[in-house]
Amino acid sequence: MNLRELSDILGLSQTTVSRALNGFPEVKEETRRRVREAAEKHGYSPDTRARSLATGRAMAIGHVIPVSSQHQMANVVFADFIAGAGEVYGNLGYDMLISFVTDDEQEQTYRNLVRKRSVDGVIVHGPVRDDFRIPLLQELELPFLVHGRSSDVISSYSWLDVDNVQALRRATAYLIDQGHRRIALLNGPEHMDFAWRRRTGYLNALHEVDITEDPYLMRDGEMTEPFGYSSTVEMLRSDNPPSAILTSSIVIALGVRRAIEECGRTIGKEISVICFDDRISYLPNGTEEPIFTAVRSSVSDAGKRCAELLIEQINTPGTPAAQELWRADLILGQSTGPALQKV
Amino acid sequence: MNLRELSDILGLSQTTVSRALNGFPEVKEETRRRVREAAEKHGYSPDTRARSLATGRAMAIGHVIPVSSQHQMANVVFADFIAGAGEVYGNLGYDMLISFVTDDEQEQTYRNLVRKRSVDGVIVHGPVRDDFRIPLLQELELPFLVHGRSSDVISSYSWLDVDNVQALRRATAYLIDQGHRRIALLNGPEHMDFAWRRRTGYLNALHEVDITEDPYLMRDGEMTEPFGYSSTVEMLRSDNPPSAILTSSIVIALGVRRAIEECGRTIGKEISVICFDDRISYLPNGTEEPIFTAVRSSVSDAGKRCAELLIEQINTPGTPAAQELWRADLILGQSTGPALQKV
DNA sequence: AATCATTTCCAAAGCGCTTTGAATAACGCA
DNA sequence: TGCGTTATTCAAAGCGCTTTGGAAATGATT
Repeated sequence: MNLRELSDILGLSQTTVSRALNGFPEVKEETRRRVREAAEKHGYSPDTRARSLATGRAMAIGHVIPVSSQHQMANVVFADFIAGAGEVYGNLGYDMLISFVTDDEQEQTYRNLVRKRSVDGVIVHGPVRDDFRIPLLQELELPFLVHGRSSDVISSYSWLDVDNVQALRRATAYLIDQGHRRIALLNGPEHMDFAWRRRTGYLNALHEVDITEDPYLMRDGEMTEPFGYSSTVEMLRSDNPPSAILTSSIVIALGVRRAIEECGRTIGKEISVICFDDRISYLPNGTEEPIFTAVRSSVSDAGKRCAELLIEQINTPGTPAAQELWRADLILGQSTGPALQKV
Repeated sequence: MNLRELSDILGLSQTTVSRALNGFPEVKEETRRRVREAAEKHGYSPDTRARSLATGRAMAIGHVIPVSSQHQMANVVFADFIAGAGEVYGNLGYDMLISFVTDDEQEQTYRNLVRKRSVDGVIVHGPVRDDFRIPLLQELELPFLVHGRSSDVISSYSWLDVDNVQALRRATAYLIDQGHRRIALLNGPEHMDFAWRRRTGYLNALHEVDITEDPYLMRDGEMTEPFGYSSTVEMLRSDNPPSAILTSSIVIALGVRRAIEECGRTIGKEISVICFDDRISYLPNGTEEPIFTAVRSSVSDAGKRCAELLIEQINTPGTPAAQELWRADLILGQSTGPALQKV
């Protein structure tokens, strides 16, 4: 069933039928009702491609996911983020277009998205510190919104980020308040912007109380369980182990826990742990009481909001860049306690 | 830059330019070269929508993800599956269209996909036992491929599945060989087809050696860490605890491990654990030696293969339904050992 | 009844591509 | 030179929609 067939059935022109369905005012209410009913009855919906060819709008948002080191962004948070964004797209009539590409294909992918006019805008995932995608997308004049930020980019662009500096500063300061002095950081890859900021927050807190950081306790890597495990085992076996560990992901924290228990220590007693909790749906941080003390911010909510902001921007060109900085909450769980006195 | 502009520059007709670019034989090689170079130079790619309006092919595959209980399918395996599929789509020039919808919107979403001609086919995720989507898609005549199977559907359709019966039978039999008699199963939701089959495999193995199942030891639920934890705690505290536990996901196994350690038992000694390992990128089952003994099958590979099969089917209509049953390997890790003798 | 403003509807153009059917150019051979 | 082939190229139609500019019908006003 296409528009012509439907208008033939109704004895109306395609113009009128189209306007009726798209809510234009210059069509009689009763006609509109008739048209709507007929469309429903015959199962008519406009062909996406014909429509967007005519309107010039793709009604689709792109997500380009780099799959460089195989598990950089096909990430633990990825699914929840796009589930959040997808909800908004669905409500607003947008499609979600996802491309997984290797690092070297990335630029070409964005250029193609523009040339082929497949999308009206894109969400940029996992920004690194001086991210080439931001100037690229500006040059291409493709509307975009960054989930996160890119430190060294100075031009104005739209982003939504968690205040990672504040979050880690807060978490670290809490541990210091509890008497900890040797605090380790198991971070995500520090060429990523978020990880860099977290490190900064961590260092800020240490320096505020005149603790000099120990490079041995600062590690970054893929955010996997084994990374947390092996790092922790190594540190605990050293001469001067940490009494507390911060992790950039709940997945890392799971590995930390395994290591701690395997080494015969008790989490929350001998060793305190705080993780960054993205509220991943299938890895909830406990049900009632949190397992891990954590700084927490929902990545699914971030996905929703990113989608909203981007679409807003697409619909009202010329608005200033949207920039939102979210605070992460510190929530207390069972994984932290006061530092034991040195014997 | 569009086709007309490009052909104007070249002094050729749109027809010739189009044919040159699309590799038709009736264009001189030298002309083709000229055209290609000009296209490259001026950054021309055909507009996706115009092209697919003309060809009648969307060059896109749909994935409709139900988000019913909020974390049913925005699942732990989801990201890896679509990353695998996405790789194939990219290579073959297809786009990936994802819709997250609530349960009650599902049927309408599929109907709209057809009416609006947005996709050439769909992958069906997370089939339940008597899945309504299969007859629906058959009625709509939209090509589809099911990741998994639907037990009670008898008509022929395309699917790719892991042999879940065999996998759990094998895992259970292994535990029995090790002397275990009280073996628990922490399964996924058993209205899902895969979970049902796993249960069947588990029961088969028990019955083969005349063990009667104990409903107390058979649990199903959301595949989360807390589910594994709370189920295990409860069972271990009972009068007659299991000596081995099977889980349908590595995520559940993480909770099981936490519970076991919290109860002061040792995994692989007092309690053996085997999980189903989907080879999730950010939750690898150890690096060298596997942490958990597991039945293993890569969900990312499954994504790839599903994409290939579906596109094949789209390109050659009238072929018989593709059906592939993959065997899961049993790999030995540190989480299993012989049953301790009863004292 | 005549005039004008509104309301309601429509024909046709255009979005950018592919593809059909036909025209032209190039070539070999009598 | 002239004719039939074959190799190249092209004009135009069509994919299904939106939208411009205008026509017809209706209603209000004199």
